[in-house]
Amino acid sequence: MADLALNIALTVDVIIFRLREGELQTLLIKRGLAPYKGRWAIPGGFVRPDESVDAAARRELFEETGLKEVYLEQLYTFGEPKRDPRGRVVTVAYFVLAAIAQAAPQAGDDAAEAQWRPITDLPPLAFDHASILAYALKRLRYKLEYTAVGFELLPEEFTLTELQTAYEIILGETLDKRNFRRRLLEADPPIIEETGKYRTGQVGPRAQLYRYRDDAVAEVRARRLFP
Amino acid sequence: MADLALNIALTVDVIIFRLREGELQTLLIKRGLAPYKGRWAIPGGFVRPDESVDAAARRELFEETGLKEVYLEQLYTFGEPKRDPRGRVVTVAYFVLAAIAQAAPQAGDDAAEAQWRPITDLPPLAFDHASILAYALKRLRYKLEYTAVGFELLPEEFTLTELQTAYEIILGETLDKRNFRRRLLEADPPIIEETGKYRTGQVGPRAQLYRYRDDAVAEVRARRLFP
DNA sequence: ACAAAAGTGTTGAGAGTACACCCATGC
DNA sequence: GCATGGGTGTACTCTCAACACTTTTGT
Repeated sequence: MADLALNIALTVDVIIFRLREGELQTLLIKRGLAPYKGRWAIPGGFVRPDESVDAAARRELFEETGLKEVYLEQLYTFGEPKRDPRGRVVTVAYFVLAAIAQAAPQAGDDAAEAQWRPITDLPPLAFDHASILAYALKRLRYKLEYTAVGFELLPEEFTLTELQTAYEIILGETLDKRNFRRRLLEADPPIIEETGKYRTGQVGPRAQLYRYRDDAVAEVRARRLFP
Repeated sequence: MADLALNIALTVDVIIFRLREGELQTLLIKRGLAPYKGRWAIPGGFVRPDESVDAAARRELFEETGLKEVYLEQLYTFGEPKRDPRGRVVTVAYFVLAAIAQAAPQAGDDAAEAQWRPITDLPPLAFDHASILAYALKRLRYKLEYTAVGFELLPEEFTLTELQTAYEIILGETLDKRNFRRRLLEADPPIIEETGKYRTGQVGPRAQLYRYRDDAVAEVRARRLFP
């Protein structure tokens, strides 16, 4: 058995999304070593023999960003033989949603250099990372439409306008304010609840703050193909 | 890099579903070697250094069943350190839908013994295969509700009653005949088309045969969480 | 003749979508 | 006082879901 495994290395790659400055951003690191030295890449690293693959993803995330309590989901395993010029490397990709409040301003010191980039303006990436990132983005948009993962990108307390804006940024389309609010406030079972607090300071009336309910059912029943 | 990889082996496990005898069945093989010697398991094997992970899954499928042209989809990667008592083995699980016509009556000669089992009556399984199978079944049901993968389990030409029965078996609920047919026949863009042929021989009127359109959009737009 | 399966429409309820104005507050 | 943003209701359309009978054919 051991000799069959000898030539395959296992890594994790962690695509980290956050909302900032009105755009959806992802963290990239500049590679300090060959191959692709100096190219931007998705943060990641080797899975250690004694840790689960999920744990490896969380460890890499923490090392790169200091983030711990986040939404993390396994995305896909990429296993083409030639995807890494060094040899046979199979990677398990994950994606992470970092809330605005958590999102570390700077990356950790593991990487030579790190940068948050808007997903609309990405540099050339190392390995097959461009297609991995494209896949992650597709999945994020998809999930956002029929589950409540969007809340993971917001601080614990948020106004309805902030929530709507987050959805609009990610989906790339505008939504109707009244319909949006009605759907959210009249959902049964409820999805969000009032905190009783208000956001003030901005121009205009104060805005009610809400929080996501822990017991919320985070999924809409999909429209079925057949009745 | 090599030493980090040394102790991790990579396998594929392939959950194969088919419809037969009015039930949803999956193929299990009896293990000839320790560990779990004599226990039933999901078919699978090691990924070779020169093949992609997808290719390994297709190769294992072919070796176990002789099947080639099937619907194959990557399911999830299971990477707990202790899931295999021999050492560190990470497995990439796939699921396959075998059409009625294709489904090999017997498994290949790679395994000591193989058996199609209804998913409602499974024996104890080796490793963490019970939970992998449960996950595969959940995903199959889920996909079936909002995509057209169900056609992959049927022969190329089928009657609407056969299609409806297939859905009822997998979902475990009965569907309304008129609503089912209307949705399917009036879908725009169309999903199926008439072959012009009929199924005869059974008691009752002859039944129109249909085929799945290659250009069909296999997905319903999910009901969105927000308008 | 009888049992089994194929095929075919209508209606009522609920969800989805489009749309515009007033008021509070900071500057 | 004016620009910005918060908050609110209604009417129309469309999709969904429930429901029963007639006809054909094999035995």
